[in-house]
Order: sequence, then structure tokens, then C-alpha cells
Amino acid sequence: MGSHHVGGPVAGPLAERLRARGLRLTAPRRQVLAAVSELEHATPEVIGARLREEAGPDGAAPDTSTVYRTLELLERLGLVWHTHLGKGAPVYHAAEHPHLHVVCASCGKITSVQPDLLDTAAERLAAELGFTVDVRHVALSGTCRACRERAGSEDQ
Amino acid sequence: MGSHHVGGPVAGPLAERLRARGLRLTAPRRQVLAAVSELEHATPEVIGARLREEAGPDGAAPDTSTVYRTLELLERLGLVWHTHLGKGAPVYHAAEHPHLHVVCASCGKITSVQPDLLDTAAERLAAELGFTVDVRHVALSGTCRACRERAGSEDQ
DNA sequence: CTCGTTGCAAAGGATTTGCACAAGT
DNA sequence: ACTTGTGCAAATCCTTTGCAACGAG
Repeated sequence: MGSHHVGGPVAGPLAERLRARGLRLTAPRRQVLAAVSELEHATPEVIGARLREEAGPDGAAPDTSTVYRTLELLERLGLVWHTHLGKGAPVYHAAEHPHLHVVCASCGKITSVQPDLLDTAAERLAAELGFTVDVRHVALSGTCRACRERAGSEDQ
Repeated sequence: MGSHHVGGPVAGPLAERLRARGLRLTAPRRQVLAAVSELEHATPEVIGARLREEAGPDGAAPDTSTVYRTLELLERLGLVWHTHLGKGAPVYHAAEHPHLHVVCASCGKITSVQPDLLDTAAERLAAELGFTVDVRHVALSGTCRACRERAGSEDQ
């Protein structure tokens, strides 16, 4: 692949926001952001694994602690978001399009749905409690069609 | 009907469901269930602490591992539910009245709201994806009025 | 008595932190 | 050069597990 500048349009927003804060553009930061964009709903652990894979047996991948620190930074920069899908690790995704997650408690399947799903609820909360919902962090849990049908036939 | 043994109304559902499964009614089980009912949104850690308090310096409180095992059991019995409010430990509450939680990402304040808040969203998910939302596990995150106002005035 | 339960202690997995060294700008 | 960023290893936090002793039915 292109071996010129590892930058292009993707590095744009990152470099820009880092610079604005006097922070530095480093390999781990580019790598982690790229991994989050490529992988969907990836946990820090998975992101780290992916980077180790890409790095190969000799190349060096960012340390686990760096992955965590970088994810936190990228989130502060508004480039990624995380969601808690239940117990266990949070999942990260690129911040581009806001969307929310629906998780099947039975099979763990994750489905992304449009954020307007919660418009009605958000309006009610705003009106009644003055509470502003952050759609991006929301994960609705429940049972997907497949699991419900399976449960129905096995019933007990 | 009238020839029941003493025991109190509280022990009823618990004893009943345990018996139905050939399980035993023990002190830790009564204590943990009572603590979950009294405390709102308590983590396993907090529940354990509360039991230690109640037990006093000499009395013996259930071990931490027992608290975890018991909460898991009580949930299987349908007597308590847990919700993940974000990172960190899950919170438990008595299963009596279904309700959902709204958490302020800034100050951590938890507010309980009626489950019908999500009726519209639930109907859409059912219709479009065949997905059944479990309202009890849901936690909406966002910003409460107080924190938003505070942020607004500091924000310069 | 019998078998489910508990306490203890140790194991585990996930995330965070302290530091000295490496590296952007 | 001046700081920020990173790797490493140890420390934490939360939860789970193996076992022998304990106790409800």
C-alpha cells in the first residue's frame, strides 16, 4: 500500500485536534484510531490484539496500557466513543455517525440502530427532568428474534 | 390457608422459591435480599459493607463471595435485578416494580423513571427487528440539569 | 444423615499507575 | 532542548473458584 506519508485525510482530524491542544501525533495514536475505525464494537483488549497482529512477529505494537490511555485521549478529542454493552469491557467505535446499540442478552449479538429511536424518550426526559440523554452511550439490552424463537421451541 | 407458620411476609417469596427448587433458606440469603431491598442501586461491594455494619463488631456477616453467589441466585429466582450503569460494578435492586435508570455521566446521580418511557422505542424495535427490549437492564446516560447548568457557567 | 452452602484464601481478568527512558516538535 | 508519550512491571479493582467444614431439611 502507499508507503509515503502515513497520513492522508484520515490523520487530518487527529493531527488537527492534537495540535490544537499542544499534544503530539504518534504512531500509537494513529494505530489505535485506525483500529477503532476498522473494527466495530471492539474492546480495548481486541484492539490491542489487532494491533499486535498487524505489527507481525517483529514489529512493535503499542503496549496495552498505551491502548487504554490512547482510547481515553481519543474520546476526549471527540474522535471515538465507547458504550457499555453489559458486564465486561466497554466497546469503542469511531465517532463519525452517532448511533445506538441494541444487544441480545442471550447471544450477545450487537445491532446498531438510528439514534432517533430514542427521540421520544429523550424529549420526555428533557421536559420532565431537565435531563439530556447522550444517545451514544446507550445500549438497550433484550432478546433478539432468533433467540426468542429458539427459547420458545426449547421452552424449559 | 390460616394455618401458616411464623416467618413473616418477607420470607415468603424467598422461602417459597427456594423450596420449589430444593434449595435452602439460609441467613445469608435472607440478609442479602433484605439489604438489596433497603438499599437502592447498591453494588455487591456496598451490599457486603452494609451487612458487615448491621452485623456489628462481633456478629458475622456473609463473606464477599457469598454475596456474589447469593445475588446471582436471587436473580435467577426473579427476586432481584441488576443493571450496569456504566463502567464499574453493577447495581442491584428488588424486582418488585420494574423501572429504568437514568444516570448522570458527570455527577453519577441515579434517577429512577417509569418503564413506559421506552414504550415507543420498544415498539419500534419489536416491529422493525423483532427485538424485545428488557427495560429492567436499561440505563440511559446523559447529563442532569444541575450538571448542565454548572457546565454552562464554567464553560468559558 | 445428606447434600446444598458458606468462609477462606488464592486465582483471574481487566484496567490503572509510577517511573525512567524514548521521541515528537 | 523541552515536554509529552511510551513500555514495563507492579498495583488495583472486581469477581470467581477450589475446598473442607458447616448446617438446613
